[in-house]
Amino acid sequence: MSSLDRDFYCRDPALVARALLGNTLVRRIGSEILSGVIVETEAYYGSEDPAFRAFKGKKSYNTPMFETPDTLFIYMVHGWWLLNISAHREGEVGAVLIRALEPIDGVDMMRLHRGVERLDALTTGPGKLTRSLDITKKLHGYDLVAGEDISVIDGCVYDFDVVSSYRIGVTHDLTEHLRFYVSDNRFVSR
DNA sequence: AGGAAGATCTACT
DNA sequence: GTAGATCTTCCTA
Repeated sequence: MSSLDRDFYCRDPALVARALLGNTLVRRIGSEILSGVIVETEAYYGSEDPAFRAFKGKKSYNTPMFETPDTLFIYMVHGWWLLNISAHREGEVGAVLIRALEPIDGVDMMRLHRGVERLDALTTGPGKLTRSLDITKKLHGYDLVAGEDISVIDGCVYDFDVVSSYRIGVTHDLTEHLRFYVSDNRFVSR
């Protein structure tokens, strides 16, 4: 069990999105540990991707996308924070959106943050999981590899099949399948 | 000050 | 399952 290293994120965003499935996202809040297995992701590209926040070029709010892979890129949509990890080859631009988790540790803490009881309402969507894990703008630009507050731990807990599809909720999608999720997992959104 | 955003919840057919 | 209202901050004017 070790953190994924920087090289892991220095690849094509679609490859990183695919490879992140089955690894564990760990959030540390004081002595509390909240964690979950990543079961759904989406890849976003740079200026060629009309759905991506970097589409209009480098802006004050999206600098992590243009800089070192493995830093966090967090933004607000419709009142919810969405968690992205900067991932791209040297000199390129891209990121992976974490869309759903399967809860492991700290479920009661997640319920507290989220304000609901139902297990399948905690982390089954990109906005829900950030609220359950207390992920906000505070962590924008955070270094995931060196970090203490949040990290991704290597290691698959079980075998699974990967399914790909078009992205969700995007008004202008690209032609490729850029959403990836674990087959038959109840925590995948929708 | 106003608008936009990749989501979510609720209330229906 | 789908439609519509509402969600909250940041960006841009």
